[in-house]
Amino acid sequence: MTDTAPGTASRTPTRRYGTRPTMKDVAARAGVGLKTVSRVVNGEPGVTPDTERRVQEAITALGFRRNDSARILRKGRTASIGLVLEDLADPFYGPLSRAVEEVARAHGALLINGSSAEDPEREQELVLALCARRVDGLVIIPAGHDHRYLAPEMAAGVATVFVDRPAGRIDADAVLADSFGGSHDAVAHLIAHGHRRIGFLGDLPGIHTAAERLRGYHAAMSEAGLPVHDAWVSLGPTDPERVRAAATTMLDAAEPVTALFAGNNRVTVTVVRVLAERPAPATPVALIGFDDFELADLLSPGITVIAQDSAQLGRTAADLLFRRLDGAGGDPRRVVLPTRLIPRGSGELPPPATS
Amino acid sequence: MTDTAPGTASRTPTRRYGTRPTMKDVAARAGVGLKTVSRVVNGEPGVTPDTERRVQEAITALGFRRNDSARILRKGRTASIGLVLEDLADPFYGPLSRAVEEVARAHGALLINGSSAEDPEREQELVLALCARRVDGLVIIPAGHDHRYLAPEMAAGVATVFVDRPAGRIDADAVLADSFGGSHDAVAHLIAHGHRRIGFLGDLPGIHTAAERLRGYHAAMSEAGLPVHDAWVSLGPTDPERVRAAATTMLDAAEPVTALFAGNNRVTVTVVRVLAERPAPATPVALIGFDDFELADLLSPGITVIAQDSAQLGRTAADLLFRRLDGAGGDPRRVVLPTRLIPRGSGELPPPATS
DNA sequence: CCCGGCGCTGACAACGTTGTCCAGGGGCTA
DNA sequence: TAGCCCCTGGACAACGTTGTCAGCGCCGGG
Repeated sequence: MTDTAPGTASRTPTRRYGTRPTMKDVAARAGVGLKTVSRVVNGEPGVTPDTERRVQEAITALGFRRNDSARILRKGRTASIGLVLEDLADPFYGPLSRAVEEVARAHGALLINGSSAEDPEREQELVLALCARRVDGLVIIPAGHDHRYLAPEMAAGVATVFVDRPAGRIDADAVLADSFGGSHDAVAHLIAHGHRRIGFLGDLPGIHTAAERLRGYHAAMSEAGLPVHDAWVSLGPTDPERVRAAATTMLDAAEPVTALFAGNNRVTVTVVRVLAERPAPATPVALIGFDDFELADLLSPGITVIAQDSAQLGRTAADLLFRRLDGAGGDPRRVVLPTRLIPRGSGELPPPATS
Repeated sequence: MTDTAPGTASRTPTRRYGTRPTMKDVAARAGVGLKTVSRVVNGEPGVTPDTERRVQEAITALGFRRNDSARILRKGRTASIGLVLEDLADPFYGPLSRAVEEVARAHGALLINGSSAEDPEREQELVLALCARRVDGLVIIPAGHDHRYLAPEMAAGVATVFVDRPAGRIDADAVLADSFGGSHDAVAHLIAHGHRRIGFLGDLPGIHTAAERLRGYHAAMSEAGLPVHDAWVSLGPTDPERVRAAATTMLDAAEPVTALFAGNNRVTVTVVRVLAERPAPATPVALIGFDDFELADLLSPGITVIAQDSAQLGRTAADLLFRRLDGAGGDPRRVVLPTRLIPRGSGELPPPATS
């Protein structure tokens, strides 16, 4: 091959982003028309084998790759969907993200994603950036509570599905886990094992799932005719420091809680740490956590959890999204997936006999 | 005279589903020129406050959002980078992915990512799809061993940084963890605690890190003048079944290994399970795992690990990528980040006295 | 031998945006 | 008051692709 650089180096003063060969270059080299190259690249019929060969040769020789930006501009569809979640590094979102990706892949779409870091402003910024890219659809784990900014986008045809938490002040599809039911089950489970003073360590009360879990806690307590002391409930950011302090306060109170219900996996892990660090009490503190996590079964005792299948959540949402993109109409739907209590020991510990 | 074009619809109020207003529409409504709208949208100087107000009003009224596809086509830069990794759901890649995203965000770029599922063909497919989108740069955790297909892309100006494993048959930047050193340290640590028969459970030997870790294992054994029995080394897919079988074989041999070195976090977790399920032996088996993982400190005993900071890996790679994008030249660099042995108990268990 | 039809090919416009360049007007200075 | 410059605004081309449509050659049937 004596071929030299693809596309004669242009004399433009400012070095442009990689001067890549275009279909025009390929056409010129193959001695055919522009549209014929397009036909070959897209596998459209109506090209002589001989012509096709010549074009293919030119393509390889020049290292041509179709510019999808131009294609997108022309066709209108981007074959990509956006995923906005809270934190990619959170083990809860990994499988979810992966599931969405799998579904997207099955539909020939790429996935663009970003983390909102639980910041509504950043969520909006991300979502709108994705809309500007003209993603075909959006899967959103919302951080904010007002999604009216999405109305023009949705009206323009951007399919949108909310996951884990519902949209705020706007009607949209949503796929949720049964936070209320799961939380209720957890607390009822603790009560059934004899606990009366149960602490709840939850996420920021503004987060829908946190509120629902709190509601489940109250419902279960109330059904059992148990009072709830203010000091037994602590909502707020789930950074280890705050959770650690809150748990310690509950456990060191004059009438300490005998069981703890942790509102999500981050909280659970911190609580496990706190409990492990405390001098072993006569009666160990019972614990149930919302969200399953790896190795929960290998701790001693194993950690009883309310499991929600985050991959299933993602898969369901993505399926729904692509059904909308395929033209499925109808009112916004709300899908609620069940949770499952997995007893492993920590949730079955009895309260102190003295209680 | 063709009135079929949807963009030039005569009446503004009714807009077809899926048809978005363009700058032209905004210009018409505001009674200004096209370029003036562009100026307002991009915050360029040279627009009277009054004109700007009119344009802004038209923008909000129509729900206009700039079409970045067209912008990209015109400008050549996409302000997005691609990340190809093995599995988003793997806890090792979550923080890495997040770190890359943070750096991208700091540079005003979006992140498009995909999982190769350790399949070279899928990796190539993904990478080329990203190139077709004209991402500015790529961060790749390679699955394959031949990346010559990337040569035209890199020549065309797509910055590329490989992470965790080097590129195959091509010169490119790479950010790696010190697999050899880490592995060597782990095995030497076990030897220092008296072990002579040490098993190594690793990933597919084709994977660079797996090969390096194996090399570290052999080096440490050899330095200590210890022989390595074939049955002590097992490389292959890291699915629980295979790992479980391999570990069991080593532990049940006539002369069983007294310590295990697990080649990555998935293997480690499986080994922990295997050990936990076996009837407690007189002398527990020592264990060191490559990669740290959450809760490793809370198991009994705590799991000694060779920690590599996956977030740091991602951050370093992304930094390097953007430095290249900002014009940093020079030969491809290979950055090797150190690993750290974290003793937690499982790696300090002595071998049986009878040994 | 001629004509219709069909299969292949290419010229051209359009997608929505940005960069270039020019026109017009108002303010300031001489 | 005239001239000049700056400030604002707009017309136009170009980015690389795809859809439309027309032309050209070839073949078979009349």
